[in-house]
Amino acid sequence: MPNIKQSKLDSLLRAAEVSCAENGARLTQRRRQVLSELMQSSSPLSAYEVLDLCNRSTTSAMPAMSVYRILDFLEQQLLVHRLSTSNKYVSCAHITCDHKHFQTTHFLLCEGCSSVEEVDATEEASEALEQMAKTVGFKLTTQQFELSGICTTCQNSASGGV
Amino acid sequence: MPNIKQSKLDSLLRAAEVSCAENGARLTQRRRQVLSELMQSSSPLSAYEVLDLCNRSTTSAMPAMSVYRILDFLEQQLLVHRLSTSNKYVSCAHITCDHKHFQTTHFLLCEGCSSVEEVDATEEASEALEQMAKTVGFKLTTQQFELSGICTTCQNSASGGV
DNA sequence: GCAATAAATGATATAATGTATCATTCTGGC
DNA sequence: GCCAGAATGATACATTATATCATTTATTGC
Repeated sequence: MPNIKQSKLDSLLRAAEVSCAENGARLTQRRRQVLSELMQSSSPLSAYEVLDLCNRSTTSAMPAMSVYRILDFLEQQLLVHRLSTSNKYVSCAHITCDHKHFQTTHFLLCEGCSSVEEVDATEEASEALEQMAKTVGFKLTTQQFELSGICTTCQNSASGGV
Repeated sequence: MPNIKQSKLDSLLRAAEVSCAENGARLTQRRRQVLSELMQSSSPLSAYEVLDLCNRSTTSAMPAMSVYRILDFLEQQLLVHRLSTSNKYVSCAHITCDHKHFQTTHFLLCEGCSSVEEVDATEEASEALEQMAKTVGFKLTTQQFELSGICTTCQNSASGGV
């Protein structure tokens, strides 16, 4: 299930902590716990899935409300993203790099294995979408797209799943 | 509230009926009622909003389950579309024309007045998105996008609303 | 027309997702 | 230590959605 090494996880969490500090925010124990579960998951998790995972790994039960609050916080800190097509959450792919979320972000969701790839919009894509909207007078504000498809791995395995 | 004329509504419903018949399906009274409410709404409606409207205009109360079933049916018939970012439904903009849903459809959602514009993907947009996905090995299957923005009307009114 | 069958709807229960609100605990600055 | 504000706990409830079985309505074959 955990698809990343402990050392990688540690370094991600440290980076997240620094990132919060820079914004004058704190990565508390609970927030760290929620973020950690998302980082260790190979696919997006619902709020209640996160809750279950958290409550499995600790003694003191966390209420659902806290998970939603913490997810909101982490989203504001750009440490996690909410996928509105599935009501699930993923940890940001750019926590350890100096990446800034200037451009529109695209999430490529694999229908085979549920994995997610987070990529920046290309100039061409942004341009083309903007132009398309313009033909009916719309001025776009969208910062995030969710596209379904099949990832390389699943394309190469006939079964189509993991 | 009703943003279309009765004559227009009638013609839409007749076209929907024909469309169903061509697929060997029936546009029953209940289905007609649900579709009619969506056609008369200037913005997307949740399943329960549809339910309330239906139960306001008739004596016999419809259960929520029926609304969901009927919305599923209408979606299969391509008479309504479900917006997954908001869990709401809109009637298809192409019921009376010979439009086929060959290409990807984009829904432009106005943040000011909640209106929706349904447009076909341009070649350029489809191409650009496909290309973007390809750089990380994804093969796209998405048939629908939901983009937020500001419509012409709202851009021109300082208040930004209706 | 009428029974047999299939399609559609009703009724009820419950799951999954998300928010409101107030109480309590924790943290940092003084 | 005390205070103010931040964070979390606890509880209730709203919204969205599905499962399941019963009943009604339509269609088909005779």
